[in-house]
Amino acid sequence: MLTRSIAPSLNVNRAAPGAFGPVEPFFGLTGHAGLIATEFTYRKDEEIYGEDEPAEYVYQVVRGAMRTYKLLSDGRRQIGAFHLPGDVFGLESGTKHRLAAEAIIDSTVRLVKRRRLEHAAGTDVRVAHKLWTITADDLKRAEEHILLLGRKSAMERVANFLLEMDRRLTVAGTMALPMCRRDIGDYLGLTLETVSRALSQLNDEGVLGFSGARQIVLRNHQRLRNMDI
Amino acid sequence: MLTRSIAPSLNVNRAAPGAFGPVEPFFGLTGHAGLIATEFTYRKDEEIYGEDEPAEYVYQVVRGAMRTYKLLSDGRRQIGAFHLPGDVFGLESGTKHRLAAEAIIDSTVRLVKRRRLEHAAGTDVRVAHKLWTITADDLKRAEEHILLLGRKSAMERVANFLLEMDRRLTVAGTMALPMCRRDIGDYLGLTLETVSRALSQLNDEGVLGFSGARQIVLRNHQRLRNMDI
DNA sequence: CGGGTACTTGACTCTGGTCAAGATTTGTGG
DNA sequence: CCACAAATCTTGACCAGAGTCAAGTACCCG
Repeated sequence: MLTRSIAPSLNVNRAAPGAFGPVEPFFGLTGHAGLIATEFTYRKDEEIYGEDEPAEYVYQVVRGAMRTYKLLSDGRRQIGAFHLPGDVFGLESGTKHRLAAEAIIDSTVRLVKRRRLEHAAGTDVRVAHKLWTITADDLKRAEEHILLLGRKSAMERVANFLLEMDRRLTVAGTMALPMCRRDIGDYLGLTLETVSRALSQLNDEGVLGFSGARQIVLRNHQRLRNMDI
Repeated sequence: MLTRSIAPSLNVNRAAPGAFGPVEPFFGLTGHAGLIATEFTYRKDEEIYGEDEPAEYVYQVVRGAMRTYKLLSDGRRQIGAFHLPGDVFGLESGTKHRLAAEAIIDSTVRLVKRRRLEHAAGTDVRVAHKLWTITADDLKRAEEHILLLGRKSAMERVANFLLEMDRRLTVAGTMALPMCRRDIGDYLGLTLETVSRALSQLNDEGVLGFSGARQIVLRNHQRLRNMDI
C-alpha cells in the first residue's frame, strides 16, 4: 500500500500499524482540539523540510524513521534526533524549523497545521500544556545528548546509543537499525569508522551479535550499561 | 548591601539594578498571574539546587551569574548553560531538576513557586504560552550547542563562546567573564588548558586583548565570526 | 547473479588531553 | 596598603584517542 512516487503523496487510508501497533494520533490532541490530521508518505532520503524553512506543519511518525539535523557551511552534519513511530517532530514555538528533517527509510507521517495547533492552544489550556511537555521532553533529551557529546568517550557514546535503540526498537530480542553508520556517527559526534570499530569490538567481546550489519542482538545489557557510565 | 551569610538569605528590598538595568520580573508573568516573587542571595559556588532534586521553584537571575550542569559518576562535568541577569532557569515541566545549579559569583535571584506558576498556566493561556516559549528557547540553544559539541573544533568552540559572551555581557567595549577557564572548558567540551591555549592564540593574533585573565576586549569580531563557521 | 552501496579494517596522522612547572592574579590578614 | 598565600591561568613536553585515507569485504536490491 506504500506509495512510491518521488513527490510526497497523500495517503487517504489509515496507515497500517507497524511493529509498534497503531499510533495514537498526536496523543489525542487531534481528538479534543478538533484538529484534522493528514497522512503523507516519504521515500528514503526524502526531505520533509529544510533548516530555517517556515514551520507550517507539525508531524508525527506513523511508520518508518526520520532524522533531524543541522549542517555547517563546509558540510559537517550534526543529527539532533532520530524519530520513530509515535514521535512528534517539527514542533516549533517560533515560525521556522531550526533543524532540517529527512526520511531515513520509506516512511509515513501524520501532520497538522501549526497555526491550528497554536490556535487550539490559545483556547484550551490542555493543548497548551501538551505542547509545553512535548517541547520539555525534547529539551530533556537534548540536555542528556549535550552531556554525551561534551564528556563521553567513543565507546560510551556507542553503548548509550545501543541501549537507547534497544529500548525504542527491539522486537523479539533483535534490533533492526534503520540508519547507516554515517547517520549514527553524525548523531554521536563521531566518524562512521569509529562507530564501526566500536561495534566490531563489542561483537568480539560477545556483548552483541550481528545478523547483518543493521540487525543487532544485545547479549549483555549490563556490560553495556557499565560502559555507558 | 550584599548579604554574606553561608545560607541563602532573603532579600526584602528590590535588588539594585546591575549593568543590565532593572530586570523585568519573570517577563511580566508575576504581574498578570498574581504571583509573588521573592529574592535570595547566594555566595560564589553555592548550590541553588542539585540534579534530580524536586523542582519546587523557578528562578530568574537578578544580579550575578549561574551555571547549570550534569555530572558523570567519575566526576566529569558538562555545563549546560550559563545564566545571566534576566535569564530564567530551573523551569521544569516534570517534578525534578534535570541539571544542578550553582552561583558562579555572589548572585541574587528572584523566585516563584513552580506549583503557583503551573496553576496560573492552567487558568491563563498567556502564562501557558510563556512557559512554552521559555522552554522552546532553551531547546533552540541546546540544539545549537549540540552542533557545537558534536562537530566544531576547539578554536571554533572558543570563538563561538566569545561571541556569545560578547553579546550577553560586554559593557563599554569590555567583557568581564564571571567564570573560570575550567567552567568554560566544561561548557565547551574541552579542557581548561585547551581553552587557555585558544585564548592565548587569539591574543597573539590580535583578535582580542586581555586586561586580566577574565577581562577581555574583542578587537576583531569579523575574524571571530569567520572562525565560528 | 551481478553491481553498487554500505561496512569493516589497517596504517598513519593529528588534534586535543594529560601531566608538570612556572607565572599571574586574587584574596586576606597584619 | 602591603605582603604573603592560595587559587587561577599559562605554557611546555609528551601521549592517546579519534580522525583520515585507502583497500578490501559484505550485503542488498534489482
